[in-house]
Formats: sequence, C-alpha cells, structure tokens
Amino acid sequence: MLHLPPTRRLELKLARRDCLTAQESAALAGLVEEPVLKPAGAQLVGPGERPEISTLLLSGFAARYSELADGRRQYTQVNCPGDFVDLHSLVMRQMDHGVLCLSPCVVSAVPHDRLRRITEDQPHLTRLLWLETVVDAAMHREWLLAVGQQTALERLALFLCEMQARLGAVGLVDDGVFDLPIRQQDLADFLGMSAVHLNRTLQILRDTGWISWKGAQVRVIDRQRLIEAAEFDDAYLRLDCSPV
Amino acid sequence: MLHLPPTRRLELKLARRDCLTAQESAALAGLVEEPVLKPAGAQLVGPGERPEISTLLLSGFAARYSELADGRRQYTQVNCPGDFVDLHSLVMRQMDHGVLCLSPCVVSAVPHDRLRRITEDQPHLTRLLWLETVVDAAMHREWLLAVGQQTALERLALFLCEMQARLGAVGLVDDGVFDLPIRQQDLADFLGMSAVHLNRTLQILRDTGWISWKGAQVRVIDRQRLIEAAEFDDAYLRLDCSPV
DNA sequence: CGAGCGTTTGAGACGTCTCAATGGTGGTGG
DNA sequence: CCACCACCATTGAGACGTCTCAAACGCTCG
Repeated sequence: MLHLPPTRRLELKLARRDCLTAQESAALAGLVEEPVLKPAGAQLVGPGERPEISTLLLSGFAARYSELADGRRQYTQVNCPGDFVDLHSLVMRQMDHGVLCLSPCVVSAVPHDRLRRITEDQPHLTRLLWLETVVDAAMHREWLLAVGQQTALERLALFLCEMQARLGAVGLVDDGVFDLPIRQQDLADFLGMSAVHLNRTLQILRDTGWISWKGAQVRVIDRQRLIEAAEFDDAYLRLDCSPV
Repeated sequence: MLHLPPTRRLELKLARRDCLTAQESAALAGLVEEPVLKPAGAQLVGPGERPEISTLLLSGFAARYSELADGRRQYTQVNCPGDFVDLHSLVMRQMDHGVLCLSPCVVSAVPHDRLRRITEDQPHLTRLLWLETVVDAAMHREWLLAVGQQTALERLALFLCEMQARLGAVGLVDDGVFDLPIRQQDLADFLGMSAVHLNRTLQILRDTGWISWKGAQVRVIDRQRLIEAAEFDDAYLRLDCSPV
C-alpha cells in the first residue's frame, strides 16, 4: 500500500464536487488521528452505540448493516476508501445500524468535537460534509429502487457500475480494472438475494463476457452494456463539479 | 383544516430532537412563503431538476419516487406534514428523484438563499436541518432492510408503525387513529410489492384484528403485536430529545 | 498434505407476480 | 334524486424468480 496522506482520497472525492481552498484542505488534514489497521470481519461501530468519533476509511472495504432478530441481514451500503462510514453520527448521535470490515481496512478516527468546531467556523466546508451524508441518502434511494424493482442481474450490474464510478473518483480504477476483495455471501447480503442466486447471476455476467472477476480482481470489459442493463446514471453520486 | 402557522408541525418535530430557541423558531417562521394547495398526483419537483427552493409539506401526503425506463416505480419515502420533501437539494443541487402528491397537499416554498443564510449564521439550526436529512437516510436504511429481507406482512406492519410514530410526533394521531388518504397501488409501490399482493396482505392484518382501515381512516388496535411483527424500533426516527 | 473457507452445482419448495375479471363507492350531470 | 361513470379494491388462478437445503469442488495457507 502506498503511503498517501490519510485524507487524500476524501479530498479527491470532495474536489469532484466543489473547489476546496488550501485552508479547507488543511482543516481536513487536521481532523484525523493516527491510522489503524482492522482485520476483515472487525466491527468499526456497533448498532445503538453513541460514538464520539466518526471513522474515515483509508483503504479496504467496509459495509453498513442492519439485521433482524432471526439473523436475516441486509447491508445497506458498501464503503470504499475516502468514505466516512458514520459521519451522520455527528448529528444523529445514536447509530441506527452497525459498520463492519468486509476486507482488512485501514481507518482513522475523526473526533466529533473537531467536526463540530468546523460546523461553527466553516460554513462552506460544513455544507460539503453535509453533502457527503446527503449523497449517502441518494445511494440508499438508488438501492431501494434496485432491491424493490430490479432483477438480480440488473442489481449486480448496478453494483459494478457504481463501484467503478466511486473507486474511479478516488483513483483506484486502472483501465476498467479494480480490486474488490469481498465475499459472494457479503455481496449477496447487500444485493438482497441469496448467495446461491448471486453466484448463478455472476456466472451469467461472466459468460456474456461483460466482466471478469477472479480472486479479488474485477475487470469491466463492456461497461456500456453493463450501464444499459443496470440503467445506471452516475448523477446521484454527485461527482460533477458544482458549487455548494 | 385548522389554520396553524405553516412551520408549526416542523417545529413540533424538531423540538422532539433538541430545544429550539425563540430566535431559531422565528428564523424558521421567516423561511416559508405563502402556502399553496396541490391536487393529488401533482408533481412537487421532478427528477433531474435543480430547484432554487425546498418544499415544506404542511398537510397531506407526498412521496419521493424513482423509476425505470419500462415504468417500474419505487417510492423511496412517504412524506407527511412537517416534512421537508427535498431539503437535500440545498446541498445536492440536482434532484436524484422526483416528489409527487399522494393526496391533496398544502405546501410552502422555502428559498435556498434563505436556507444558505442560516448555514452561514446559525450553526446549531444548521445541524438540526442537517439532522433532518440524516434521519431521511436512516429511514431509507430501515426500508432497505425491510424490502431486502422482510416479508410482505412484516413490511406492511412496519409501515403502519412508522406512520403512527411520525404522525404522532406532529400531533396527527388520536388514540391510535389517523388519516392515511393513499391508494393501495401507491402503498404497494412503496413496499416493493404488487398491488394485488398488498391487498391480500392487508386483509390478513384486518382479519387478525390488529388494525382496521376504512376509506382514509386507519385505526391501530393492537400496536404491540404490530411492533413485534415488524420488529419496529423507533430509534431511527430520532424522536427522543438529545442535543445536536 | 490436510484443514478451513469460500465457491459452485443440483433440485424441490414457496412467496410473490401477472393477467384478467368482478365488485364497490363516491362524485357528477341529467 | 337517481343513474351513470370513473376509479379503486377485491378475487381467482397459473407462471416464474428466487429461496433453501445439501453436497461437491477447489483454492490457499499452515
């Protein structure tokens, strides 16, 4: 793993939305504490907790999850490097869900009091952070549409389109190829289907030649067809530049 | 319809979360423009638009919707009086979805420039508004769990529990009875099921005697069983008081 | 080389969907 | 004041996507 400044990928993403002043950049850099390595399966924050920090994901993949008493589980978002996994806890206080690592992850803590200071002093940066949580909500809506109305194949195609777009925004896609070290069982829990059915759906996508997926490496071969199948439009990710 | 101040129901809800100063109350009251009546089916804001206002729902029911090219539709949230139907557009700029009226609605416009002024001058009120959008995201997660993992019966029970809690917070529930003037087809589009199946599921809930639903009037008779069936926990609605 | 874990395959079961027709009700005009 | 119309709720029945359970396969790492 390259040694980037901890907030680099977050900055890359924010800069896709609106210009960051040098002063704001510095403020971001001053937010984070020392990076920590977490193993796959580790919980970053539990449901019902009232954290005094938010967690910035520097590398690896994490996921928000909600579950029912009998063990049925739904991942509600997959997080990738540059994501705040629980920024909303700053204003929500109590977690309505948990977050765990789908792969080994490097994370940095961001104390809430430093964030609250920013909301007092820096309105524009505050709006950019607000926008982060609003884009999370937009992703949730996209997935409500997908889980409620789209077929297994469409959902899987959507996931790959979204991942390529989000990872691309933080510099983690190289010519359609990116790392996705997550298990089929976890992906199934996100897509709202059984692991068996996901496996069969994945085989269809491989057989059509639109993607290859070996080990942790995904290669998107025919992005256009994937986009058409998923009816993907990246507008909800807000990766275009327009002032906030 | 009683003649309440336009921001009254919003204030009731916000006050369930944190104390509002008289000055903040006044600032809210100064946000809204003249109330307007919209008929059922009217669109409040269309997908892809870049509104210069947000819309506050004063009475009636509206819904956020997303749809696919072939007409499949998913409502991603049902809005009730006191809700901002598109507050997120302040920072998101472009709408990722549309909002329409499920019943006749009274709404007030809230110009973005007035809201942006608040983000410059009033950090605490800004965090309360931020919290509104964050609770929207928490609702989306609750419904991702429901649509992805729960049965038709559980989803319907969840909807009724959530509506009773949200309407109760703005003074619209009287001894388990509340108005819900929405069509079965619309509710089905929200719950991610066909109208036929919703109708059959509704009959089960009526036959058990847990609820009655005639015309637009819902009566929750056995709230406890409904809560158990849905595994409903109102924490995600953030209707408890704790400072932001 | 074995153990453990994740992936892949097979086959019957079931929740929900679709299409189509019937039943009920509230509003409107003659 | 009644008759009609439009819209919504309800019912029936066959089709289908996805689920569950169970077993086999194949990596990768100690």
